[in-house]
Amino acid sequence: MRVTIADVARRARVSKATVSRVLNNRGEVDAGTAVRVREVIAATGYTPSAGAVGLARGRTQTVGVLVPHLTCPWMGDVLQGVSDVLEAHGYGLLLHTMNRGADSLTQFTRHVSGNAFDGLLLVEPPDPLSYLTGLRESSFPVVVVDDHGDHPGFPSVATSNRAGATAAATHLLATGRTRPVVISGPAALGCTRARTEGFHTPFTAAGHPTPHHVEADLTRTGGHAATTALLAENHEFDSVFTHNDLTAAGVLDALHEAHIDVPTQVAVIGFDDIDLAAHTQPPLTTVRRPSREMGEAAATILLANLAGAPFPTTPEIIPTELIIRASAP
Amino acid sequence: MRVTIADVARRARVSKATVSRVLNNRGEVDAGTAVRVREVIAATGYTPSAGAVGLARGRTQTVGVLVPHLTCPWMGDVLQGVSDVLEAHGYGLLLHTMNRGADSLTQFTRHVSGNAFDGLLLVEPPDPLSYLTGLRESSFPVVVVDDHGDHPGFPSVATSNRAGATAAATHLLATGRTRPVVISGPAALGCTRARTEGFHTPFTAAGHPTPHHVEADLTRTGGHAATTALLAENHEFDSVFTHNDLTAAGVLDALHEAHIDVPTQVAVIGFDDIDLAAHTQPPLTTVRRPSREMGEAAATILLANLAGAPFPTTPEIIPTELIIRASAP
DNA sequence: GTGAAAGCGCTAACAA
DNA sequence: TTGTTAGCGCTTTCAC
Repeated sequence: MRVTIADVARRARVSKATVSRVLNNRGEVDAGTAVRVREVIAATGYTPSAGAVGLARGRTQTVGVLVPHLTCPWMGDVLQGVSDVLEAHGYGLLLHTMNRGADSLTQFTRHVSGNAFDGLLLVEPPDPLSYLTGLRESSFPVVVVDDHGDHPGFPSVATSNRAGATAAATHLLATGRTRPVVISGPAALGCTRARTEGFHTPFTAAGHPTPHHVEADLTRTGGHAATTALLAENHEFDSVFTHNDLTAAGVLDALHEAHIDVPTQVAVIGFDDIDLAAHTQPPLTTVRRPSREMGEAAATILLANLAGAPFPTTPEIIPTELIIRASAP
Repeated sequence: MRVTIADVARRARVSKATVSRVLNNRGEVDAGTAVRVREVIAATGYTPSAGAVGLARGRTQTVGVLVPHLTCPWMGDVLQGVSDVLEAHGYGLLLHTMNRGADSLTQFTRHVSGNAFDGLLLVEPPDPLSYLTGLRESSFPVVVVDDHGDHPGFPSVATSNRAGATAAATHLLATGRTRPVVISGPAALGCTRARTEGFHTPFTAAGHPTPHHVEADLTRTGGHAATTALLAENHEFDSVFTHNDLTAAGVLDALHEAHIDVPTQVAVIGFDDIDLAAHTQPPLTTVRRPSREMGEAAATILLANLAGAPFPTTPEIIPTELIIRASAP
């Protein structure tokens, strides 16, 4: 049988209340008594039941995290950031996935309304998460890690998509490239616009025409196909900026097949800096998305709120960083 | 204020016990009453408090998962497998990391003894986890996902390291390679021995000498260094088998620098099949480690045990699969 | 400084 | 079939 607070109380010849006081470091306990209680605790190996404490206090010391799925390259980084911060503050992390679709979500909402956690971290929630509106109204503490800026009304953490793209463009210009192509995902995404516009700025500012722009699947094959098409139509370009690294890898493939040298003939810059980026041939220059730092920031904001602080009213922006490798030195 | 079971009971003019019966589908309720209760539940949007249920039942419907850290390439896959199974069975997943060292572990053990979860999944626990022995004795349900076979005494899920390595060797032999080099991690690891011996078998069986064997850091630079050393000492080889993909990528780098063609002059086979493997130049032939399936299996075994089934007495082995790509066609 | 007692929201005997 | 009564293990007034 588990040892409970009552057992400790009995063996220390005090009441449960006193044990509780010692446990929670309430000052109002006689030093001698406290020592005696602590000895019994040590001797019995007593640990308070998380569930019972939660029930009595109305707080579970647990944060829920909802991610679309666990298999994309940067998700681990985000989670690690979240986990480190939560752990450091003594909070547990209850992980939920939407991998199984609507079913997952039902389960998740049950956990939410079942008070299984004190606050919520939403990582890259897919756009039409209608049920989120319900959450917002309930004033349940939620922080969104959202690159797309698609969820106004929630406190959020994002990255500097625009500035990152601008840095990429500036670097290309500085290294003598003037005819870039931009390969982006669907224009509807918030981050697409930010990255595209951010990239345009330095070029137009320098008097160059607006860079050529192509939409594609943000996958390796998407990048490959888009590049092949560009080559087929004899579009002239001396550099490519893609909205993620996988796409850039596809671009490298296509250029390689066409015997176009990277970076002498065409420079390539990606976005994200996933593991793969350092391992392409040639290694990929890319705009690092600070996934881990975003996770840390989101967790920090949420915990601050649980501790009584108000949420910040504007998104917290973690800056990107241009990682220069051989594909665009 | 939250709506509680008492509220529902009052509005449905029954006792809390009856509401509880309806909630848990105990048959012994009058159909009419049940309908009435359900209506009130729907109308009020009542959801049972997870904590209270847990306290009353003595079970939290939650499983703890302890991973070394979240940033290694296949961890996401394992977790996705675990998460899918747990979710499908209505279990929550409490995630813990050992990223912050001893501190993490303390926190974790507090959660364990605090009864925060019903069972535990240990993913690749680093070798000397002394506190695990305490766990084993406590007969708390634990399943280990462990490639190394280093934790006897726990029910575990592993992969067929030996068979996978044998498959790699057989493939090399079948394609005319007779002088391979094996690059492994420290010999102390269980999986090192299995993979090394598994690889040797077909060669010695076919009358070839035991393959040359080198120990290295299982990193990209480790693979690079080992290969460079081999070349420097003029060791002759027509193929390389590494114990993970990152190392294989380093081997490819070194061969590339030495202007040795892959696969015509030297074939390369890795292990794991992480994302990177499909993206090296040339793409890497590798032994796929079924991470996701291992996660699923571990979760399934644990849940079965929580449901009353005994643990299997031998490790569950999920087979590897040889993925043939251009580095060893 | 300490204890008694009343919850927190639910489940589970035991009666009726 | 249903209600009553105890808990589950802890926190927290409120007296003393």
